[in-house]
Amino acid sequence: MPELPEVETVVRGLRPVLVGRRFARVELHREGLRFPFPAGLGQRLTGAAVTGVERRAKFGLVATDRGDTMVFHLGMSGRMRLDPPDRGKHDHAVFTLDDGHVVAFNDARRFGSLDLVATDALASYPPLVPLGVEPLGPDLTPAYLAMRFAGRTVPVKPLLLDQRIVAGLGNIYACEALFLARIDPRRAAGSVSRAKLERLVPAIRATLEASIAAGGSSLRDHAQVDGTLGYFAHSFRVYGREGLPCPAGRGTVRRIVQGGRSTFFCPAVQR
DNA sequence: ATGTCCACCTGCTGGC
DNA sequence: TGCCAGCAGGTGGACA
Repeated sequence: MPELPEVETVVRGLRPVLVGRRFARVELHREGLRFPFPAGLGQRLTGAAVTGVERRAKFGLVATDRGDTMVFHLGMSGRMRLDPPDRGKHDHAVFTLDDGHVVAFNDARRFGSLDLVATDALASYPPLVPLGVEPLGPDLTPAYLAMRFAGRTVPVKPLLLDQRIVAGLGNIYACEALFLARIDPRRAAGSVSRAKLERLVPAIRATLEASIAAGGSSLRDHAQVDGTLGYFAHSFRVYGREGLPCPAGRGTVRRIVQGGRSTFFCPAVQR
């Protein structure tokens, strides 16, 4: 599920539920996910009040009034279930709030993570340090991409997945943005023309913003903090559409594998 | 440094 | 109802 738009949707869904509330109870149903949970996670959170819920790249940040920030990553299959009607098979961490609401971190594949960091040390928290620019922020510019792509021979598509360059893009939206910008995903990153980079930046933004808008609308159904509805509601132009006609009206969508991941594109449109 | 490949884990789908 | 291969939105580590 989770690329930047899905994490943003989760964060926006959690914020009104969590901010101003205290954790009355924290249950951990295993030792960890991708990494072990930090020592004392439950004790350190229990009784703490949430002061803010933010996103950085694909990380969710839940700040408390005790000087700690809970950092979560949803991996490939992570979801936050709000007031789950049942005990989910993969509800690994369950947070009960002082008003009775419950948030369950559910993650079948367990590629997600959950950590607790001193808020004043967040900037030096190792997983956040190497991250590149936020794609929806002011720092993503054609000049920035030109600088980061210079001399790189890797195809541009896998390089867009490198969180040290653009933080938050994932496999779906990298494919979609390259289609919008009419860039061949196989092209060496360093050889992408300035004109194409000028198209790529707005393509990335438009793709992510459209998806956030779709996810955001699913929040009307306020039990949906997992972004699932928005995910399905979003219609992809090339992702997952191998063999189907290109939405630009010429050619057929192809699927190739780059760096072990599927890339979908239209060779007739993307050069 | 850069590029390439693999591992981590469960669930689902489609073919036989 | 079965079995198996292949696929999935991410990332960190090993290796040349």
